[in-house]
Amino acid sequence: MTIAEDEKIAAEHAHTTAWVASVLRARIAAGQLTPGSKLSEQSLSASLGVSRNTLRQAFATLEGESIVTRIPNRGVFVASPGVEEVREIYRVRRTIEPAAVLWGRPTAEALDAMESIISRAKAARDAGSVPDMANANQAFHETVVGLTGSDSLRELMDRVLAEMRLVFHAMASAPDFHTHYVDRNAQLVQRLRAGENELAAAELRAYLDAAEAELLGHLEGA
Amino acid sequence: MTIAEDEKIAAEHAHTTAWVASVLRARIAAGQLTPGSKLSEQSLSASLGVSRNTLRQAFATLEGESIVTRIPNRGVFVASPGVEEVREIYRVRRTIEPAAVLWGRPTAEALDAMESIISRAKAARDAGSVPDMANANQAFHETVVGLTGSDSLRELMDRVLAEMRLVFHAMASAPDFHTHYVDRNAQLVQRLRAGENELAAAELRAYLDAAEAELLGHLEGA
DNA sequence: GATTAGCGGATTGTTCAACAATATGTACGA
DNA sequence: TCGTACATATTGTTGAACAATCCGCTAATC
Repeated sequence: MTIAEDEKIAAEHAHTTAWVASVLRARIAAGQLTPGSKLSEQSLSASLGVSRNTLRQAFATLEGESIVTRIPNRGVFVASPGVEEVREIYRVRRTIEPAAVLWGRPTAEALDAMESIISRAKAARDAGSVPDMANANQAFHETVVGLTGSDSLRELMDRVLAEMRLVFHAMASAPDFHTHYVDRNAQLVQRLRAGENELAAAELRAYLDAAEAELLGHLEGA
Repeated sequence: MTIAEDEKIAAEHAHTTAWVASVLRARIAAGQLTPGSKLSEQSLSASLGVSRNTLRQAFATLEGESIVTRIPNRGVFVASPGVEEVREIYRVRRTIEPAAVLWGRPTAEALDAMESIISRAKAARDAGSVPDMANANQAFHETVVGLTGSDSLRELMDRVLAEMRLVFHAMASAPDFHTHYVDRNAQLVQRLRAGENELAAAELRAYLDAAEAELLGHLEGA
């Protein structure tokens, strides 16, 4: 009966809880579930064809990823990041991204991967595809953090970037935020290839400052 | 009947799930539940006086904090960090701690707090109290990361330090690991007071390298 | 005698139905 | 119009049940 039924059958016995969490994660990332909207246990468990209990457990997972917010006795809601959350996002990014650039290991593979991502970003920019640019930008900065070699930091960056997507979804008008930054990313790789890590880190910090300011400007303006 | 019954009554209606998670967190931190030991749903739910379902949800929380590991159809176990986990811990620390020192805001309050913590550490060292030294060391490095002003990074550092405690609990013989580092912490604060942030960051990285090497040596030796 | 196959018991994964506790919404009265 | 009391809906928690999976043991085979 339910739309998700078929997908479920395909992934059956692959741990329902994880499956539910991934479905919700995907729907939220796709903007199908908009920030601030309530996730009713009753309707969701019915529409997904799982019990309230397992849905609840999936909620616990997503809450741990701060994709979703639980208000006791009120329910869980899609996280809706505001000004303060954006500031926190950039506090994190301004700390770990320059650190990764400064002290990480820019292996040949990593640099190649970054350049390949930049190519995709440029293609997306020329094609005018905002979502592709957003994806490329996300992949790029994840690769940057990957220079540390740490999975925990990559996961944290993942969460932060997921929250960024929510910020964009929460904005009524989504301007071409990423257009300006494609070239900055390219420059960053150039610096790294030249071994100018300190300069790269400094420029990245300035870059993040500018991005935060621009984003905050859009948020205040709305 | 159960030991935890009384505590539960005191905290009743304060959200059972969170209470269970905090109890388990505390018991693990205290070394009462040793790394690698299995957490049986049946016995635990019985001894804590909660249903298997809520215990399960608490498990989901702790799993998100990577305090506990779940093996499908086998159960959940207290995380038992080994060599690779220690390496990962120090990858994280070597990234965010020097970054906090280099780019964070060493406010007067933060520096005072750090010095107060160092006093406690020295007192503990003179008294020969290893656990107090460990606690002080933990508090110190948490304050360091606090210089970033980011709660997410503080939480990540929290998780990492909790994992460090598990490492110590997993070691058969716990040597006075922290003794050597009290003075290093003090020196770090001096550097910060003098505004020598770059030097402080470099020394901190060397410090962390040495600590990792020493810890790995003890692990391999065992 | 060693190895593998199959069996039984125990534990986890998931569901269902119920009840208590809390929040929301509405009608009523001052 | 404002505040209060009640009715309703939703969440929080429980207990029991069943399927699926894993573990240890016995037994059959080579």
